[in-house]
Amino acid sequence: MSETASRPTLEAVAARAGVSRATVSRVVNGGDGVREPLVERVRQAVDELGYVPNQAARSLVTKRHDAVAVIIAEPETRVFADPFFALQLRGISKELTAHDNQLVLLLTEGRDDHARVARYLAGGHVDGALVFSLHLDDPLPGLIQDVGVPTVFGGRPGWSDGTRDVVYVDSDNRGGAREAVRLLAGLGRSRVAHISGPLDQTSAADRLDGYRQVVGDGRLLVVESDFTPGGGERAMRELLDRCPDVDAVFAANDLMASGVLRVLRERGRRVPEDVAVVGFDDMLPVAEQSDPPLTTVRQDIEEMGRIMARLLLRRLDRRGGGEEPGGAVVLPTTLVRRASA
Amino acid sequence: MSETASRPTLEAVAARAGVSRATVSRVVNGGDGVREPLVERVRQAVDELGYVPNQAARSLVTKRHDAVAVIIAEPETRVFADPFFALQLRGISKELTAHDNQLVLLLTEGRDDHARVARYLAGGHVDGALVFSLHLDDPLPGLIQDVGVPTVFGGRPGWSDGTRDVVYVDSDNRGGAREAVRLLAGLGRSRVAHISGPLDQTSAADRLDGYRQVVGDGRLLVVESDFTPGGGERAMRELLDRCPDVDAVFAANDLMASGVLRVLRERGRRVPEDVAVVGFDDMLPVAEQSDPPLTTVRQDIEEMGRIMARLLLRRLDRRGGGEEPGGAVVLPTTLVRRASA
DNA sequence: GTGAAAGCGCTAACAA
DNA sequence: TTGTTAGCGCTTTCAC
Repeated sequence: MSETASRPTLEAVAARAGVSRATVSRVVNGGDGVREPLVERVRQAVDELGYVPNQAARSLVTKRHDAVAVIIAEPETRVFADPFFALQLRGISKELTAHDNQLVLLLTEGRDDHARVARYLAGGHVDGALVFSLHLDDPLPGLIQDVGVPTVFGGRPGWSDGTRDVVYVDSDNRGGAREAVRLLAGLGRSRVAHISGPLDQTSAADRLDGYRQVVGDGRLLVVESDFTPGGGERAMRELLDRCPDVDAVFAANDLMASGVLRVLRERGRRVPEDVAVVGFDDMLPVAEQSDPPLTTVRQDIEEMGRIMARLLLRRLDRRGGGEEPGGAVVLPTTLVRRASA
Repeated sequence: MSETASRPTLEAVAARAGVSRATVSRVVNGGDGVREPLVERVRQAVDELGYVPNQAARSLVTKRHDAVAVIIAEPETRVFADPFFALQLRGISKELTAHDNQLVLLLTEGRDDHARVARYLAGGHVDGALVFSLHLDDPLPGLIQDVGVPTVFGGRPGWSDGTRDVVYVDSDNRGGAREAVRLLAGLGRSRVAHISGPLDQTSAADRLDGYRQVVGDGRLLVVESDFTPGGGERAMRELLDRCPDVDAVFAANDLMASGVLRVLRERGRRVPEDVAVVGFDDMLPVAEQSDPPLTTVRQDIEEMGRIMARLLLRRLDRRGGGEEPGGAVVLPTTLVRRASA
């Protein structure tokens, strides 16, 4: 509509306020070192003209963009379709917004997109990146690290074994899993099985780890599955066949737990009387609506997002200031008791 | 890491290739009108130096940003947490990526954010906007329209009654609803009820409309609900109390339909023998996993996103070319037969 | 405390 | 076809 009438520039504001461009610039950027009456005059001119700074011009000289890329590698469709990323994005968005940063979303669909993402980051469009690396063998995190853009990872990257100084935020998957299994053990269950997610994802591997830490070596009972309800069903059937006296199941997420519940009902086993079930995530629509409602390990997804953003912004602020912190933030999980265990 | 060694500029590439900056610029932007050997030399210099154009500098002169804002108004938490937006975002992302455009995500949490969004758009950071307006009385769409940024809406905006020339993409909610209800009628059901979503959302209103078009005026049986499983349960209970001989239910989405199924089971009604149930969305994790699996109306969410982006990009290309198309694209829905009807 | 002037890296007339 | 030149709108020394 008003595309033709191009927007007012600093120049225009300066003219209107009867000052120099430099002064307007100072006022617009906080007003330090400008005398009050002038500040006022400039502010008024800005308002009257509806002046908004041109970010491109500003970036050209400051080399800052006040923008952060969020990169989500999405090998599988379902990963993105679950509420997980939505919540995380929300946390990130809130934090970035509060600090006047923009969120540039980059979704990748596989190797073809890697080059594109690397090029984008190398292009210096953004000041930093928030990256979700789901799989152990994903080359993307490495690529990004190489570009040299300040980065914070969501979830422990598979290769983050102390060597490189990665910064990441993760839930306490091990601790949560331990808590879940301990609850089951405390309930007097003696055959506690675990249905894990794909073990090439660190979250799945870490939960399995937590299970192992509690269950004695001789009593390990594990089926690897895929984080889907259908996968949970298949795993539960296998479990029942392999070990009919199983009396407790810790599923690595709520979706699989819902499949477990279904199979148990179909096989006539009562929950929790015959078999106690615990999930992971506390994904409300699933956990609360299942029958019976699911006892599960809650992780605060939105908070994870918020903290990732906060960490990154802090790094960006410190830029040039030397000290690069590095290291991980691991958020606590909480056990939510419902009817299934 | 390599933050200190600032990236090579056009100048550097020109020097290395022994040509002028203008020539490099031409090559970088497609290479039209530059003789082959020169093109080759420039390309090589670009590669050797790892040159990537500075987008800020480019935008400053072209006034294009190759970036599009996606604005999601999110009054309710659950709206964003369902897979809907994730899928839509994916469609949008794919299309934008294919045309070298960036996706800037703006999540709003209420009135406070409106000003911020308006300012951002007015700031000319992006070439256009994709907006999801969920509620009839949402002031955001109007604000955005006023800013004068080319915009495409996702879902029919509540105020789009022919007057303003809005562009939007929507599913054929009315048609899909009609098809659902016709199926039920064709099955010989005589008391077909409808559980609607919040009627201040056009999708809910349009589905109700479709139901109305098929069911005779005297036989209308409607309960307004909220698109959640719990809401579906409450609505179904009310329906059963109000009209015990109800023999079919068309729920405005799958989530509510899952609640309906639960209540029916609890009340000892068989599905579909006693009561047939049809949902809307074909949200796989819900529709396929419910018991019995849900007959539902499928809408292609990802495709909606893709088309929104395509429409916007087309408008942007045509900019200055005069003709502003305007108008709506309504995508067909398909009935997916499963066991519940 | 304020203004003048020099670019930031690029594109787009215009000349050659 | 290629090069020269003039900005795009802003920040930031550096004088005053």
